[in-house]
Amino acid sequence: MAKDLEKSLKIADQRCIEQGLRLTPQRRQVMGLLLEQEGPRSAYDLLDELQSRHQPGAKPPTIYRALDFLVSAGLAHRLASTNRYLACGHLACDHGHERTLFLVCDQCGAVREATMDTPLKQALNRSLSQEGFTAGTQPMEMHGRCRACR
Amino acid sequence: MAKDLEKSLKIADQRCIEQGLRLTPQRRQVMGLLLEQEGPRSAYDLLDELQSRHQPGAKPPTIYRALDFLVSAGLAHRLASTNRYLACGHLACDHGHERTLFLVCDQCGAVREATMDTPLKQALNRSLSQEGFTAGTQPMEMHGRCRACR
DNA sequence: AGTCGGGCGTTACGCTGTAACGTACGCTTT
DNA sequence: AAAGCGTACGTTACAGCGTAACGCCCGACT
Repeated sequence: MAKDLEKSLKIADQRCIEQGLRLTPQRRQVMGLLLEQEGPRSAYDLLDELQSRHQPGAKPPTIYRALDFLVSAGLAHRLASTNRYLACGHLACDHGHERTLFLVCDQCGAVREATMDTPLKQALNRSLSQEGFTAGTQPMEMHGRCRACR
Repeated sequence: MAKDLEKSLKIADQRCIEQGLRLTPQRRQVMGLLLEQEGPRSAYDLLDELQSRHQPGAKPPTIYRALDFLVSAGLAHRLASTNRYLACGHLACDHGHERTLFLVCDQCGAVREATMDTPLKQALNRSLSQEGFTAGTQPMEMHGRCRACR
């Protein structure tokens, strides 16, 4: 477990270097908190955690800055529909996670980070171009019940 | 314009009667505010509007209760990613708006309520069943740039 | 040495949403 | 008619989410 954590943090270091970004100690701590968690967490949950574990004096802007950085660096995701954050589930793979789809279980809160297959991407792109709409980078989210909770 | 508003409110009345729900004067006023608007509005915007136009003493729970009712009755939608509300764009049509996709322009804020075509629905359903995930009723949202803002 | 920008601390504030309680009113049951 | 019941709504108070704005420090580049 702790091994996986360290390994993931190393990958995060690497990803930042590649992009010319700085994974400062503070940002790394927050990334560590995200990696430890099972599911998505709210910013204030993470703030509490950060305060009790690393930085007693941390204030809201501290956690939001770190999270914004991690999201923009592609190391974490923000679930817009529930105001929650989670580590990217595809840290290791290279395949730039464009067009991922989050499946959010409304019962247990679990989030599955699904990648869209080719036919789905194509059908979606066709619909979008028909509307003249250019998709941004924010992933899509779908709510429902996961396999375990059905 | 005002004609359309009245007509839409009549349809809303009808929809409620069909479902055995009560579109009270207060709820009807809020529905009217939603129908008047160009784009999606925040709950507090609507609260201000409600206060200045109909109910000076209205408080947050007033507007949230009305909005929750309208959403659950299928007369309005909530954009989870931006905390905004808008009247359902398909009030007139019968085709129960399951599987709609909101295209949200990050620049101008406009929202287009697109209906998924059959191939897209199929591709999506296949992906979901593969994951063992059962979709709920909440519509999906996609962010990007609309035709006009490109 | 000067300056420039990024990261961070700190304060203060605004927006979003709800819990919990009480009241009024219409409906059914007795 | 009286009692009981559920829904809508008023009201208070609070919890959670997020950011603007300011200033300091420090490393990099000239």
